[in-house]
Amino acid sequence: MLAKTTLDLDQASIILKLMGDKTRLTMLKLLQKSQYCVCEFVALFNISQSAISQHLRKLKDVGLVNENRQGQWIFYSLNTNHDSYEFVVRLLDFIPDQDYRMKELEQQGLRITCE
Amino acid sequence: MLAKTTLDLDQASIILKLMGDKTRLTMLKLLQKSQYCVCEFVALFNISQSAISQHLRKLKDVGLVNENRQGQWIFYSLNTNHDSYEFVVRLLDFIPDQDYRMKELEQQGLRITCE
DNA sequence: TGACCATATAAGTATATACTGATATGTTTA
DNA sequence: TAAACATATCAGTATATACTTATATGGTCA
Repeated sequence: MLAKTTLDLDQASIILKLMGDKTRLTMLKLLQKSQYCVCEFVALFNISQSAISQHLRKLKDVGLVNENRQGQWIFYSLNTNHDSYEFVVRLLDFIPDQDYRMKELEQQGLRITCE
Repeated sequence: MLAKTTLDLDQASIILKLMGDKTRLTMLKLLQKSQYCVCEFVALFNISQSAISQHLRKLKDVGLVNENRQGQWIFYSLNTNHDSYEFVVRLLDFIPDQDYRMKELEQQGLRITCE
């Protein structure tokens, strides 16, 4: 699988618009390191479960993330085969890791029941 | 001046949101190669002069572009000193050049009176 | 100065976006 | 099967966004 070195301007603008939202950008940055289930995102952000679900759907609709059901949980992960994957990752590399946020949750015992 | 290797997530999301619009993204891609005056953008895009002006103002408000008056024309250029400059350029490198669009205009004699 | 450019701003509008609460769907487990 | 949990979807709302037209501002040049 060859990495794409250029993207359609139209395609790029779709990706950039998606990433221009703080919640989704944080999600993607987290997903760069590991997969997460919906409930973990729900615990992390101060918005409703419904809102989280809708953000994830937008990411899924353009194919940036994959979903993978494991029992009652659905895990989301970056789709490394996406045409824009290289673009997204290069871009995420500019942003500081956000996993400390999840770690804080864990330490508070708020990491939810997943796993 | 050292290139920034990481950006605040907040700052990144502001830049990404700005770049998530096709018109602005095209403008920035063009500006990567050369400066342009407002009237050239007006000739290029199928939107009003007012709309062009408002897009440029958004780019200017976050400091991504500089303006430089030369007589009755105002030229816009990329601000290479911006904190996010490196980020923006890396990102633009994924997008194919758009100058063919301006060249088409020129060939049609529509390059306006600038210069 | 006044007419004529280039650009910016103001005001209004239609659509997109991010959110909420309520409810539906699907999975697990007693 | 019923209760409990995880997630998605629906419907509604408030705000943001991109655009338009009309007008203001500021520079140039006869």
